[in-house]
Amino acid sequence: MGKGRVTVIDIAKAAGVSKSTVSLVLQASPLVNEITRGKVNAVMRELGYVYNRGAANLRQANARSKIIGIVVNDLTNSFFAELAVGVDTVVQSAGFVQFLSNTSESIDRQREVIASMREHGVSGLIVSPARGTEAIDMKPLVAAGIPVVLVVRSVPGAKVSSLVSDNHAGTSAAVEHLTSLGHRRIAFVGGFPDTAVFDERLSGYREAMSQTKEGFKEELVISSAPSRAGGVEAIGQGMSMAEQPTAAVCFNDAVAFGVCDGLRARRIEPGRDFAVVGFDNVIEAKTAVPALTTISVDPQGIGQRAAQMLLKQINAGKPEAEQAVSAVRLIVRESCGAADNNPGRRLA
Amino acid sequence: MGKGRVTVIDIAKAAGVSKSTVSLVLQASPLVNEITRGKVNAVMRELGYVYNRGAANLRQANARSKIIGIVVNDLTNSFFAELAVGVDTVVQSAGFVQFLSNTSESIDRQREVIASMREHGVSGLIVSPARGTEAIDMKPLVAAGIPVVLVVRSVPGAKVSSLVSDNHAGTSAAVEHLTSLGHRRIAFVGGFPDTAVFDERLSGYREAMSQTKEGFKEELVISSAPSRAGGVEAIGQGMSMAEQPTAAVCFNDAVAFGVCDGLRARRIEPGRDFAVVGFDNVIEAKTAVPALTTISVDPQGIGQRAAQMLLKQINAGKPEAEQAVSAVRLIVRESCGAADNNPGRRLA
DNA sequence: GTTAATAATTGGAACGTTCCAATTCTGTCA
DNA sequence: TGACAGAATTGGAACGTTCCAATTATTAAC
Repeated sequence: MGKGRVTVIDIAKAAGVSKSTVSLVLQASPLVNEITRGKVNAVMRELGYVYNRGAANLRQANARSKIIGIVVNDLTNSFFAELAVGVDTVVQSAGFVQFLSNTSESIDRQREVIASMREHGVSGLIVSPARGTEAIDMKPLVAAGIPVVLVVRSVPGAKVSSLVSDNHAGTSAAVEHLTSLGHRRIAFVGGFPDTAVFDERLSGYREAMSQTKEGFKEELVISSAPSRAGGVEAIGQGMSMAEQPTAAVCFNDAVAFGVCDGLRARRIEPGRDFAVVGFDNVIEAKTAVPALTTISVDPQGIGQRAAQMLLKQINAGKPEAEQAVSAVRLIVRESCGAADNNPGRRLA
Repeated sequence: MGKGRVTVIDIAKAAGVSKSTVSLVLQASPLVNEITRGKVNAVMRELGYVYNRGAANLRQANARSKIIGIVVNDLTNSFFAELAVGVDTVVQSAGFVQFLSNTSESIDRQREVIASMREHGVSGLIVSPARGTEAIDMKPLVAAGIPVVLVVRSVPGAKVSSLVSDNHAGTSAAVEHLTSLGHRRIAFVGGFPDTAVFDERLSGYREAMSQTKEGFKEELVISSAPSRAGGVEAIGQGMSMAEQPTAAVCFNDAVAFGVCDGLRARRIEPGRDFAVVGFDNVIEAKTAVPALTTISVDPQGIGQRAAQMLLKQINAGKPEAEQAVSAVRLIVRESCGAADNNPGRRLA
């Protein structure tokens, strides 16, 4: 037992059949007699046989392995951990396993990781690309016919599938909610203008604003780093305008927390004197004070859906790129002033 | 280019050498002439060669693959996400990749996942076992000579390595801190008595208490589900005692939050009228109100260390089981009343 | 009892790599 | 020039599986 692994040939010998028959049993082929199947299975259990997928995989050059790769840009962000769980559930029930790797936003690391996954023969890839990923980075993958689903961030020009959350609808809903509370000067705060996600979120804001009496005003868009510090700085800028905003739709939750900090520094209480809406619904949003009104994006759902898209492509022969959008929803909490007794009235 | 993958033989043909030479280049062997090496590398780049680890792996039956598996019981818990990141950093720089799977505390799922990983030929496994895992579940792995490092939870009787955090020292430090603040009736709250982690945390509490003037009192140990709801229930029980406790060391942070909820429901303000200490330092601990005093366990560090232990075993021929303990530290925040101006005095 | 059809089984080749032993090439020295 | 050492290269066998075509066993039909 100790020396050498037990192979299909050992099983064949012990069960008194040929290796071909054992192979058929392994694949649950209907060609093999029930009683033979039983015997073979018994012997396999007895000898502690473990299937060698590497070898199998080598033979069937056409059909690919039962591995899918998932690479994320920041696993410490619980958003991506949830996403990975979503992927895992569907992928696992399809008999696949997942390779997971973290790039920490490094494009070099991302290249290495993807190369390594190819060497291991993944049949498909789910990628949340590191910042700065270009269409050309995806090129070798599509050339090799490996299905790819991009999540969260899309890469303009890449001929692969993508699944991003409905950023446009999210900020749009935020604006509508704020106007329904009586706000008219609503700022869009935070984020770097050169990313696709920023464009989409801004465009939702712009569209909703242009349907208000006030209309869209360029001056109310204040970009900054997409961080807490960025939020502080941006709101400082906003509140120094002649005609101050009374509400802010923020690029993400981190910015929104920064905005709250900045407001307090000016003796303005977020949720009471000023309405703040975030984006992402990070875990702290619920427990922060005031609890943050934000846009929730269901990372686990995205993971599941991305996995389904990927499996579909793997099963279809030719990978057919497909663009999808995942719904978002507004979570109303305290920071917009709507959750208290006298919603928004005094803010207008 | 489209049809069939490019193999070592294609490279050999194109470079005018034999496949053996190409193989040597692949392994960076010093036997091959510099200029040949250059040519071969150039051709590989040109034809877009990707190494087939499956095939390589098949041939070298002795040396194992460059894959390590990591299975966790709850990836949505950010603790484990951090742990996975820690593993990833060290494993990746050693040229390995990681399979990651989530068991959601299901022992069946865990069995499947481990089987699947074996089929893929992992060279080692890092496992945070699902509740109820027994030594026998690890048996086939040690029989096959596959190194395993158990993390977070140990499995009594399993002949594999383990790395757990120093639960004993953690609760012990918590008790000492509370007594230094003047507390004498300190309860131990939450957790199910049948787990190893519970035993360790309780024993740290017991030891520290028995060194106080009061001594250890069985009545002050109140177990419950290790959840927020469990905490609420347990503290209710605690506060209905004739002689009420003035402080609680909780099984984990979730319980601690529940204890705070339960106290407030009784008009007792945690951090001012009663001291609460958690365990784990989950991400919300910092932002909660009051900010939670707790024991921090550095999940990323545990991941790194576990990976190092595993690699050591993989590189050594024979896997030598080794038990290790990871240090913890007390993070003092507001919930124990020590962080305000008049620490603890009024509580005694 | 022969033939045809169907069910079940089988040996060998192939997948892409590495290893081994053997071979060829280069230069050096007597 | 021949012999020899060392450097560089090479052809085949092997790893554990699957696939194909071929074979054998079983049953049905006349």
